[in-house]
Amino acid sequence: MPMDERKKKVLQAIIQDYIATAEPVGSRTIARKYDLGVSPATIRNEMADLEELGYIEQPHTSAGRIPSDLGYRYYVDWLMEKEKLKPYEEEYIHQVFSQKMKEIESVIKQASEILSQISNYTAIILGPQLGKRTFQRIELLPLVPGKALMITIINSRFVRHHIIDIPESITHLDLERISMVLNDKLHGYALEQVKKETMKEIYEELAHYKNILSNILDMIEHLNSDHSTEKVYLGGTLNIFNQPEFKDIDKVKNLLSVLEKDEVLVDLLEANDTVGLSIKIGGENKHQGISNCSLITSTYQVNDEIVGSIGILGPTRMPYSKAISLVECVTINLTRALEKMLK
Amino acid sequence: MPMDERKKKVLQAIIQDYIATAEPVGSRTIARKYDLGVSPATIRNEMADLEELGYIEQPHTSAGRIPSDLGYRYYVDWLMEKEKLKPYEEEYIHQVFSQKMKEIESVIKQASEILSQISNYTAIILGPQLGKRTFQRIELLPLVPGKALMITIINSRFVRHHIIDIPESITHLDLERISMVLNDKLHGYALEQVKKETMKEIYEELAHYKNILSNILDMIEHLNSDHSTEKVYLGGTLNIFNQPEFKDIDKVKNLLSVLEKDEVLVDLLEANDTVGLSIKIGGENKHQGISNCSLITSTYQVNDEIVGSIGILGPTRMPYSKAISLVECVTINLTRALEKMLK
DNA sequence: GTTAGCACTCCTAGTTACTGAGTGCTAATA
DNA sequence: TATTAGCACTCAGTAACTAGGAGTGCTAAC
Repeated sequence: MPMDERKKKVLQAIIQDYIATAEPVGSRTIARKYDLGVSPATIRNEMADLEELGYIEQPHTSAGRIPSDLGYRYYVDWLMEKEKLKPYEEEYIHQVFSQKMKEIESVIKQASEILSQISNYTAIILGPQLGKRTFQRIELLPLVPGKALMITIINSRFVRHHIIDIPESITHLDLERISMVLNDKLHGYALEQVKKETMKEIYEELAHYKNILSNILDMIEHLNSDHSTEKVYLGGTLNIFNQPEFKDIDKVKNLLSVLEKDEVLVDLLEANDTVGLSIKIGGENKHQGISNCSLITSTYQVNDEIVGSIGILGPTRMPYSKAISLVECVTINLTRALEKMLK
Repeated sequence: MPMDERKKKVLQAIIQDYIATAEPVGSRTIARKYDLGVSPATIRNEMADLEELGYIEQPHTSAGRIPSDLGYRYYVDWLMEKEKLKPYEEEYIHQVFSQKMKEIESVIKQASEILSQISNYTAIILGPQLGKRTFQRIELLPLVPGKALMITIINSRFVRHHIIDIPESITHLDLERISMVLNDKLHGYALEQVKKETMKEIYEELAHYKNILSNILDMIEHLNSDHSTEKVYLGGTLNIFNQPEFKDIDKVKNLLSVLEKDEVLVDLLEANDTVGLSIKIGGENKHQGISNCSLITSTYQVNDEIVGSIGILGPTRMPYSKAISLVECVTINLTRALEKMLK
């Protein structure tokens, strides 16, 4: 059974109405509110077909129909009309991003703020993750006797500091010497590529400082497995409380416990290896904890390199068109802001 | 009307039972479960008295009694018997804290983890905040042309880094010179005490670098108002979902939105200027969003200086005795761990 | 001072009946 | 042949009622 014009119109009407009202949609409603020029009975027939095709379903007999994941998918792919953001919204976003900010982190936080505010859903942002993380500089500063501060600068942007134990006998000059060697050997190397060989070289050159060295090298290894550049930012977590589909406390709990786990979020956001926009509807999402949610994400980039994703997570019953425009708009502004900043 | 022995026993029984069951407690229940040697009728009379005294209340006629905030207060102050932690719990806490950790932050996170895990409530920890924050060191490192990394070490422990704009013409040596002067002028000064005068001196000495200086000094001012050393750590936020008093979605929402606001949490934790343990029951808490919660906090210290608070937040119907033991135990372990670390 | 007895209150759960929205089917219609 | 009107049927939701039970306060007897 093919999807003729009228079926499409009926499906579109059902989805639009359901998105707007969150109530199952009946044939009479459609006949009344959407001008299809046919009677409820005809629409009922079409609906029976649509149900058979899997695009809509009935919560129970004698209720109207609600869209299935498949229905939303069809809608998003074929039926949806693009809906632009309101001029004032666009203006607002633009204005917020043109504030001068120094820290990458603040820009990202801004973005998540805006996304959640305008969409009224939860914003998820995967912080900038640079493909190759190369050492730019390592600095060792004495703190108090027995402790030193190790500062590692990665990609001339990401700064990490760690406190390390050192023997009390180590002097300021020793530290300088060590950091010189480290810089010499590691500068420009990718974090992942620091080979045993290089390590050995360092060990040999600094044989004298064996005992402190192990601490430092441990830390470097640790950096490697440190995914804190993959930091996840959330915004508007409590917005779900406003959604009628989350009036059940267990559902809220489920969703919130998914949002609590950073690994899961990273997983969700990284799932779309596509460049640009990605829409995952309900069960299309890997994680079953959000099988009644849709996730609209977009990758953002700096210098033509993809560095992260931003997205909004809401119920499957979501005004997709507007949400997409929003994500697109924020992506553009975010990318622009970051590029200006990192240039 | 005075509180005679029997009244106390009845009150204690009511509170214990209510804490255990979360159901209003009737006279018959008490007569049966707690061995007071009197009939329900007598207990009813006592209960009427206790109600008049404000220690218990009735949700409605023909329901049992539940403790009021005042009742809990009386219980905590006079009736409660100390309940030790289970040996294995104490053992567990001790063991977790004896893992070697380098970062203050990890220790704090551990503590919040443990608190929430064992109590099944929400843990709130106010990160180490040192009374006087004095400059120990300022370091300026070139990043890319036009940008430098400014590292500020406060109290030889807290490290902050910021990226600042500098004119492209500034060289490595210039930065060294600047940081030398800054260190010279600021070392040992409290953040709050950097006076106009000192600033002026710096300006004079570095007149040559006027334009970059303003950026740096801005940053220093910013540091001053930066309360991120006052960071709040939360653990087990979702535990409230397990509490029967939070089966109502609006209550959950309310509580979670309180927990979302760091300022509020700081406020709550700093409210107790007392040293050591503090118990705030229901309405005793400043913030009305948690007027059906109790907050048990304790200050922790390092080198005899109070540096923060830890606490657990649960419903007023809380096993106070055990919660107190828990908070005390974690405080001791935390303090010990920090002292060992900062020594 | 304590207690048994009793009438009274009020929440809760279950039953019943009713309503209304919505369907699917059938037969009539264009 | 596609559309539509009509109708019987289904079922969630709601309201009204009932019975049961837990608990109280009061009174009078012990």
